[in-house]
Amino acid sequence: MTIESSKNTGSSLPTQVSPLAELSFTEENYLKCIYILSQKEENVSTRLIAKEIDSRDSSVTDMLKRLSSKGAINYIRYKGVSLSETGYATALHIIRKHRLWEVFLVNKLKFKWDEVHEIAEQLEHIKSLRLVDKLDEFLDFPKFDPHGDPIPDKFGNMPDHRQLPLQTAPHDQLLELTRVTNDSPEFLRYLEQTQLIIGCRFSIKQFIEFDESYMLELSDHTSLHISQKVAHHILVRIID
Amino acid sequence: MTIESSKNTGSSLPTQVSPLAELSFTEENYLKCIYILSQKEENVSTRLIAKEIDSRDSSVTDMLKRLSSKGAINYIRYKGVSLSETGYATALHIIRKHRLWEVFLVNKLKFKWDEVHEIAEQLEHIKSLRLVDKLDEFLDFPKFDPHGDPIPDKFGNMPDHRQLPLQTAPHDQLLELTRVTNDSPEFLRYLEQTQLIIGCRFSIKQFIEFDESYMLELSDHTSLHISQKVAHHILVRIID
DNA sequence: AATTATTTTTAGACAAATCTAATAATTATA
DNA sequence: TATAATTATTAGATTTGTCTAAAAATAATT
Repeated sequence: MTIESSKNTGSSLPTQVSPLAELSFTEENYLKCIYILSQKEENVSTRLIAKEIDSRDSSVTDMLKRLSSKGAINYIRYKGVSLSETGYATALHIIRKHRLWEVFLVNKLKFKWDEVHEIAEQLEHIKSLRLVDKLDEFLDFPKFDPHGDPIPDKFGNMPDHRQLPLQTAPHDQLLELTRVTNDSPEFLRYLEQTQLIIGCRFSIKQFIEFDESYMLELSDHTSLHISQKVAHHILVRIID
Repeated sequence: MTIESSKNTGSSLPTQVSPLAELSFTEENYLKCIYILSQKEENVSTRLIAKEIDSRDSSVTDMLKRLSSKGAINYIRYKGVSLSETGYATALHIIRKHRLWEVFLVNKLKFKWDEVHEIAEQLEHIKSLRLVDKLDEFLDFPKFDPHGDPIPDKFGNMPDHRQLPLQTAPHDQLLELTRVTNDSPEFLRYLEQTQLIIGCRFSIKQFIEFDESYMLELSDHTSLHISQKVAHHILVRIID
């Protein structure tokens, strides 16, 4: 998952709009993808979607026409797309389901955080509004999933997270790791191995300009050196 | 669901065979359907499958060819079909998932027993062997689902149920309602309303030949009159 | 055994979701 | 601004799962 756009952060959304019920798995995946890409830029290009979905541009064009005809997106030929109000509500609902199921898999079934993404990709498409709300209640209304991704509530409100990318965080101040923005098992296993898990605390000691890597100091006073690539997938909260 | 064929009852199955992983939802539904119909007759006809799946005979023929080419069924033109060893293992695995999810929905999420079938129809297709086994463990290895249907264990063994259709049960003897073989919400709600729920006890007082209905006496000494149609969807265990 | 009725299969068509190859629009560059 | 490079769209084909209508096989009945 990627970072929620700042305009949505911790505020209530225009969402009393109900999610579309009659979409196929594939259509839902496209909407989710457009939602995620929309956080970086206003209008999403065909090409970008194709890369993310791992299909051909022409396939994407076909799908965009279909989603447009169903009113899920605003699509103008050659101009890219954005989500309509219903499309937005639908995407958010799928993301809500995905993240709730991840919490279930980790907290209840004792999966490890690097194992749940693939299964949640399937579970997120199960259709039943009551199921989602009952699951939410069963899990005690979690606000974040095992990777620190915020879980929208049933009205589409995102929890307040006050987090920022590691690169923009101040040095020599205590930070809490709140979120990782890459769900690949390889990345997550690496983090676990180095003790960089959600909730851990550390401070930035040095930025090495040559390779844009960082030297951190963990709460047990050991230091840790992380690459630019790793740093760019970490979000933190300043402890004050 | 329908009654498991007597030859399988409470015995270990030929199933160290692993379920087929690369099947579509539709293909899986066909296998489940063939499994259920196979309990009544050795070779299942195209026509019967079509009626159960609610599609046309020609569609079924097409699908049978496909499933045959994947080795899931034994199919001879004009002669009906039976499950192959892998097909059998696959069907059983789907049924295991369906019933485990039903237990989850009722026991953990507090759904009522008449609400879970539709959702479980979706959840049964989620693909992850580890998920199923972890769910099984989380639920404490249940042997029966909320409708009393037996849940095969990870090796395909059905639990011993020692149950028999109400029609063949002795009169004036204490019986326990162990299973209902119709999952429609209407039927289940009717049963609940009349206190006829899994685990309840009663004895048969009279069989009324005219309409093949039954007069029962519940454990609180009230009597209850049930139609032939209801009686035919109830299985019981003799309390001795 | 011949005819009728039923069941099953084939042939051909269609929608969803994808692809390749060719064309059109937009953007970047000389 | 003309040309090249990039991006997006169309046209036409393929696969899955379905359908209708027609033909073939099997079963039932006279």
